[in-house]
Amino acid sequence: MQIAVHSNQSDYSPRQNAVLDSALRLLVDGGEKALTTAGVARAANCSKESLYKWFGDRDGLLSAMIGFQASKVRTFEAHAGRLDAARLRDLLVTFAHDLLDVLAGDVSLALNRLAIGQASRDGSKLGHMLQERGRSQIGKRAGALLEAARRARLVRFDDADEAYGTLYGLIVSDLHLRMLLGEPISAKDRNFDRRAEKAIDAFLRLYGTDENSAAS
Amino acid sequence: MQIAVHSNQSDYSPRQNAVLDSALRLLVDGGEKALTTAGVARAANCSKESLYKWFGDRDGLLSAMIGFQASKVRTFEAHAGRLDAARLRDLLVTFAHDLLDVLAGDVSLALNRLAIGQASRDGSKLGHMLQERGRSQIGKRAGALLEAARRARLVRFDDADEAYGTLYGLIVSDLHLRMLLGEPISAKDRNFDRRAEKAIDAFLRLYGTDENSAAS
DNA sequence: CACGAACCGTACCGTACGGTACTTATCGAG
DNA sequence: CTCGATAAGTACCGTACGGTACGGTTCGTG
Repeated sequence: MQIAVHSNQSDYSPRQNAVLDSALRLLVDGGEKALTTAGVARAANCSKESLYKWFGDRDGLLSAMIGFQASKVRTFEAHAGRLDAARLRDLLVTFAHDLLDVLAGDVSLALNRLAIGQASRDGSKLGHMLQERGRSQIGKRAGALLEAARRARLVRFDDADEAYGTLYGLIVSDLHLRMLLGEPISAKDRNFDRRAEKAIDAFLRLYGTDENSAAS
Repeated sequence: MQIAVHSNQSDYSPRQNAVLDSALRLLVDGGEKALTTAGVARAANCSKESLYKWFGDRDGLLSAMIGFQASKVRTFEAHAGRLDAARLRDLLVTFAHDLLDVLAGDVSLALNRLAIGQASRDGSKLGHMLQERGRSQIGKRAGALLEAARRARLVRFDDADEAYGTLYGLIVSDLHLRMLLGEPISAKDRNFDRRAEKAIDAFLRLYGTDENSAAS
């Protein structure tokens, strides 16, 4: 655990990281409109000139913010021991819960809103970054888990991507979109424990090889 | 078919509808940044003063655009005849395909991007409108279908919302989000026929009462 | 024809933002 | 102590946008 993965580490100095932190807070609180260069400079007690020196322009700042946030959300890779049906279920439920926690995080929501808002202008550069550094990372974790489960003959599927897509859909459904749209989420939908278990239950009923793995 | 549902009809004159059409085209082509009042006026050959007289302000224009688009996407309610397993499957597959078509439409994508981008500023007013006039309409159609299927003892579930959530997740997965982010969608993911069938297949395996309904 | 309503085109105003330049202050190296 | 680098703070510039005002034109109505 706590593997020294420097691949997606932030490439900036502590001071610059602090600035990025302020910028993220600003974005979370006020949306993209509040994220002005003057506002960031004021919130971070730095000069606009430094912002431009460090990040080039506003888009550079946005990219740096995404990279910085991605470097903070580290994906745990605790994956030791042999897989049996019960353990697989536990790991999947944990994955589902982690996924929901990440997607529901206010910083994640704010950055996704930002990237979606800019998707039409910048050729979806920010969208690619988010996808590459965010979903794709957590997707690898699920993919590895699913592969291990298949090798252990606990699940059966032909196309790993398709299986992961099903897993994702069962877990998230349209909750992410509704959160992105700012809809108030009901208490029931906020119950990630139950949601994760329900989703994994359904997933194992679809893909599990052993009826025990789907027993409630 | 073609029922005269005036409930979600557009409340504007033909001329104003034409203006809204131009505005939607502008939004689709250039994103929110391109949707300036001057730009809309120029594209629609009308004056800015008329825009403000008709729609109040920029937000009023955005709301009107959403209402206008919702009034165009009419949900077919062809639901006659008795349900059997095969017909239910057909109807569900059709629903899934329609849902994917709607979500993948460029106008829908542009409006969703717009609403998501404004979610932090305006108290998600636009998000609510989209949700109310869009998803909730198509959700009713699916809900009615699922209820009918349950009465016909073709499917079994306790919570209709939960069943619909599962159905939605199986159909859409994260495809909508990826499209919103501007990610290029692979040819495989664009194969809505196959995707719809796979999703309904899985759904019926989860909720169907008869094994025949899940037979491939 | 005369009148008024609706509306187009354009000019205009205030403001806010991205980006740049300049001045001042801190601080480590020689 | 001096020098140079880094960066804060501020003032500034150009532009673009939301919103308003006004002159001119069309068109329906009496």
